[in-house]
Amino acid sequence: MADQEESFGPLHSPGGSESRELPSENKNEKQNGPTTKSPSSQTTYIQQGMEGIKVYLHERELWVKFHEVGTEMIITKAGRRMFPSFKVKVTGLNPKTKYILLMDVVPADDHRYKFADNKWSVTGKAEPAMPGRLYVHPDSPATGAHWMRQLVSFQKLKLTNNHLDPFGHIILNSMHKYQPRIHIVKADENNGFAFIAVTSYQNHKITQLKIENNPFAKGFRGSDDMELHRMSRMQSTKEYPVVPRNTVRQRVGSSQSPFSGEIQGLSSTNAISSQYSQCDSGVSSTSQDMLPQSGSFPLPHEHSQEYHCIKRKAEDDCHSSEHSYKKSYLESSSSEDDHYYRPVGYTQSLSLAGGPYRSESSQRQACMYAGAAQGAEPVPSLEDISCNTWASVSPYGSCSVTSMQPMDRLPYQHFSAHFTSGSLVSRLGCSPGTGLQSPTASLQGNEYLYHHGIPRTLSPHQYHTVHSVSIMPDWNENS
DNA sequence: TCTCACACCTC
DNA sequence: CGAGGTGTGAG
Repeated sequence: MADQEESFGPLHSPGGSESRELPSENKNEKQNGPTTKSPSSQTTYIQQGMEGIKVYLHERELWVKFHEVGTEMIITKAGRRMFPSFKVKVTGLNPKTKYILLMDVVPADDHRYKFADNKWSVTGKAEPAMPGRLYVHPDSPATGAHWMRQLVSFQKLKLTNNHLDPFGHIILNSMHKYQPRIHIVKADENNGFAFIAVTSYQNHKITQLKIENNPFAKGFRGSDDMELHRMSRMQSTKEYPVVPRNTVRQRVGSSQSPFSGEIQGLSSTNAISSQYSQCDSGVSSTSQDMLPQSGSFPLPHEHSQEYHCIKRKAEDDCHSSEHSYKKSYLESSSSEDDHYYRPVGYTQSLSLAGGPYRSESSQRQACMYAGAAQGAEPVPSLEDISCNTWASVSPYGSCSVTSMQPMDRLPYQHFSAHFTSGSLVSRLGCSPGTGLQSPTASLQGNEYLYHHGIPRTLSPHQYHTVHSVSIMPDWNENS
């Protein structure tokens, strides 16, 4: 590790950053320290504890070497690992705070490429983006001390071209350009709530709480005893309890559109930008870059995202995972719901990151497919990551740290979570028992990531996914 | 282009 | 050894 210091490219630094359009590479170098601060109005701000976070890409030289030629990554139906693998060194985290590290891969542009005459060129428009999936590092959640102790490796992450992939691998389109990003999410113990899905309430106390607090169950308020008895009777008999039914529909139904109602929302987004280094050191921030665009993208797409988590196994450099089991969760939510829950500020804060290139319809479709594929999966479950803060980093170029505040509403749409390893709850959740993760949080986070993490302006495209071997892109535009 | 079987490696 | 990752070449 130490020896590699030089091979690490700083990914991010605290401080706001100015928005930029240049390739991260160029800009990054220029901006190492905190640069401009973003307007507070932008909601961009540095969250407490996130200011000093820095992420360094391991073996940056190797990435550069590939980058100069036009990096390509094979994608197969079964899933293929990336090489170079993504490994980073993280510093500046609060040793005691828990964080979730995850990675996603977003479209670098909306073009389709071809390799001819020994060079890459645009051939047309990109295929609709796949549902965004997130790869949650197997060690998540873990303390800052844990993450900083050694390199954080994402080498187990796999890329696939199977739109119906049931393994939680990141789905990409061949001959399209993508950019990998790493996100650091500060676990928020306050958002860590878990729940047990049921088709009818098992605990009368819960039924009572629902009636007392859910406005749609007002009709059952009143003389409790009577009501309770009635309720319990109905439940036991499997009848269709009016109240429960609604409730059930909402909650349980969540299997499909999960927590739409329950989730908390994203918060106003706050993003911190950090700096990244593209190839060298600098990193630039993205957050701001992204934020500014607020407004540009009205909305969130409905993509489903997945969290993929693999169980860790000690090995290699760092954290890696091995066995695993996965859970997948798919949700589909109606756009109405989305609307309903979407925080006001949400739209504004969203930005592009991959957004621009995705269409809702396509997203949905993807979701559907995913759902089908996942149907086979054993136990779909939803997990969520509760968090307030995100930091996203991409190898080449950009790193951003964003923070989110808990919201009351939920903001989100569908996401699906895939975990290869233990339950997220334990992993992501902060506190078992009562709190765990609610899908909501994760969702939010995801969206957030998607929108903010990125870089459209930022960085250069990192690589092309190709099915077969090949070649080199013209990185000129970027670098 | 993509898929698949397969030899070769690493762990 | 077996499991699993990788690139290759045939189809």
